[in-house]
Amino acid sequence: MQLAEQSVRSMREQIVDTLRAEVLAGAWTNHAPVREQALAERFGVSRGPIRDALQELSREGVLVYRQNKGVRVNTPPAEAERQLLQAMRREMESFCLSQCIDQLTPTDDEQLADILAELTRACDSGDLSSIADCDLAMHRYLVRSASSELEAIWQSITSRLLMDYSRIDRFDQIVSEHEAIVEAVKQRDLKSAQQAINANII
Amino acid sequence: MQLAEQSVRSMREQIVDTLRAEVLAGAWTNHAPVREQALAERFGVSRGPIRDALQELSREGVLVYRQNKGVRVNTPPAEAERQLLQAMRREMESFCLSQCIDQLTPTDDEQLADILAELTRACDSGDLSSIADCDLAMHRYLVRSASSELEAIWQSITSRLLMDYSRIDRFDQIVSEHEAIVEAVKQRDLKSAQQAINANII
DNA sequence: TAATTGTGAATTGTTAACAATCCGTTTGAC
DNA sequence: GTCAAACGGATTGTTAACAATTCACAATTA
Repeated sequence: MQLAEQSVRSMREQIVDTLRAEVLAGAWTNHAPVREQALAERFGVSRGPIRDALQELSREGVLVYRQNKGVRVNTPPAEAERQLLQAMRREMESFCLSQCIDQLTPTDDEQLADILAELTRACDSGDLSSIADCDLAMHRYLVRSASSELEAIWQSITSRLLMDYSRIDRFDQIVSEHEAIVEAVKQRDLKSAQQAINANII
Repeated sequence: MQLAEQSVRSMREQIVDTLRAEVLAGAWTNHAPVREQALAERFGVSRGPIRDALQELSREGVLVYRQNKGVRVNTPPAEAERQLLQAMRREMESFCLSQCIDQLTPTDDEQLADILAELTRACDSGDLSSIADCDLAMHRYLVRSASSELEAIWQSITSRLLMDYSRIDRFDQIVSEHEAIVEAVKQRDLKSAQQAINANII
């Protein structure tokens, strides 16, 4: 038996997750190019894994790659594009809920409750980066429960949407919206859960 | 001045395009793992660029990557998933049409006509791989005209859909469907073009 | 002065060697 | 004979050095 299937994340995955969180939290500008050597030294690896991670984030839409010129932070989508992406995200999450809701176990409920608890904590302390992390983690959990196959598409849609997300207000509203989601899921009430999800994706 | 912006494709892009076409044409099985060394020798490069290409195709859904075990050809999506992907593809292409149709030039019309001509030739000779290529090329052209940003998402949706596409019948129907698209676009008739696109994505 | 051309440091792209891991096979204990 | 540990070839992951390209800036020319 293998009890830590996902905890053995590859170097690349760790770097990808770290960098994505930072970029989406607005910690980087898109004016300066990202230098591979600097990141390599920071993570204590050679440029190889760094290049892998940057390539993945480019494909995901967080960064933009240009031949022989490295990568930069992507710019937020135009308004029309943003609306399309949001519609697709809603459609996707609604679908994933319908697929997974009847197969969720009490363990899943606990996991979701844990994420919610951490989100609440993050909102209390006003840690934007952590708020974004927890928000995404909950949605990702539901998507992945339905289909790990769809997770990559979901991620690339969400990343692009979050590019213009850096300012969050209404911390309390975020918490209550996610409480509604967790509660509806716990009740295995598909309609309510979908409604709650749709209300949360604005 | 720079007259060949896109024609200077990087080694990685070339490899990615070649491998994707082969996999989607059904030339590979998903039983045998893909060996990096063999591909490196075939393309006359070292394993580095090959790994980059395989990673990109994995992210795109054509291949599946597993830590320390390399990649395999992905399996077709489950039926419910396929329907979701198809709905998303329709939504996306409809949107892209609405965005780009009024900005297309006669040059674009020619390009589309060229693709159509090659598609017709491919259908006549029954070359499945080439048919798939041309089919995708036309749709991709319209998506890219609207937003290069969305192209990556479109590609990852389409790649997954095409996994169970290996058998094509009704060659003549494919041609006539694409003729309808090109004609409607040429007339700048959004409604008809969207209808034609929707009829083609089945 | 404005535009152009060298020039060299900085950066990305590629390679080949090395390290870590996997997997089928053999070996050995019981 | 069965099972598990150990070995070894094959494969993937990582590294550091090298090649190719870009970019900023100085030198040159009109």
